[in-house]
Amino acid sequence: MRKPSCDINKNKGTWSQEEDQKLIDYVNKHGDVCWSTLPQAAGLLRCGKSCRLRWMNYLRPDLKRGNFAEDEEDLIIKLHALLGNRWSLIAGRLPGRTDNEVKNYWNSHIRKKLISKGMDQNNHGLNHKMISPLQNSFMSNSSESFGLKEISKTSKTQVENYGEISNASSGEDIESYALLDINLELSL
DNA sequence: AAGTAATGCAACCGCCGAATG
DNA sequence: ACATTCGGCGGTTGCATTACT
Repeated sequence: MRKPSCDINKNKGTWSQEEDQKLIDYVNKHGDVCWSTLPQAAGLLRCGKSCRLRWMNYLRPDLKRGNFAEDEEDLIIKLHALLGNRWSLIAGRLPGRTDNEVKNYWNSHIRKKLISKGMDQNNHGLNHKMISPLQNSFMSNSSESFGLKEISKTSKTQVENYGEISNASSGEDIESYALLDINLELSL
C-alpha cells in the first residue's frame, strides 16, 4: 500500500501569514529546496506538496497576479485549442501566471464565454485534423525555440496521442496552418 | 436586513513518471 | 527487475464573497 502523500494530522486549509512568512524565509535562505523535508526544516505543520503548491502558485516573487489581460485571454483560448487541458504548458506561455490560475480562469470565465457564444469549449470550432500537426510542430519546437521549460515525456506523449500523428510538420504544411488564427510566433 | 443562490479561487486529492536504492 | 519516494500535473472540492430575492 502506498502511504498517503500528505499526513492527515498536519494542518490543512488556508495558509496563515505566519506560515507564508516561514515558507518565504526558508526558500529565500536555502534556494532550491527539497519539498519533502522542507516542512520540518522550516517549522511548518504542512506536507511538502502543500508547501510546494503554496510557493509555486502564490508566494513566488515572479508571479503577476491580478486580472488577465485581453491578449492573455486570447492566448489561453488559442493554446487550449491546440493543447487541450495541458494547463502547465499553457501557463508556461504566460509569464507570471500559474497553471492553477489559468485553469481557474478557464473554468470560471473563458469556458462560460465560449459556451455563451455557442462555441465548442474543447476545440472552439477548430478542425482537429488541422490542429494535430500543428500540435506536433509546437511540441517538437517548444523546448528550444519557444523557451519553454522542459516538457515532460508524459505531456508530449499525450499530446502526440491526442490526434493523428502526421508527418505534416513540413514548412509548407505549417504555412497553411498559419491560416488558422493561431499566432504561434507567440511573441512569447 | 436576512436568507439563499451563484460565483471565484485557494487548496486538496489521487494519479503518473522519473529517480533512486 | 522491482519497490519506494518524490515532484509534478489535472481534476475536484469547499469556503468566502458577491449578487440576488
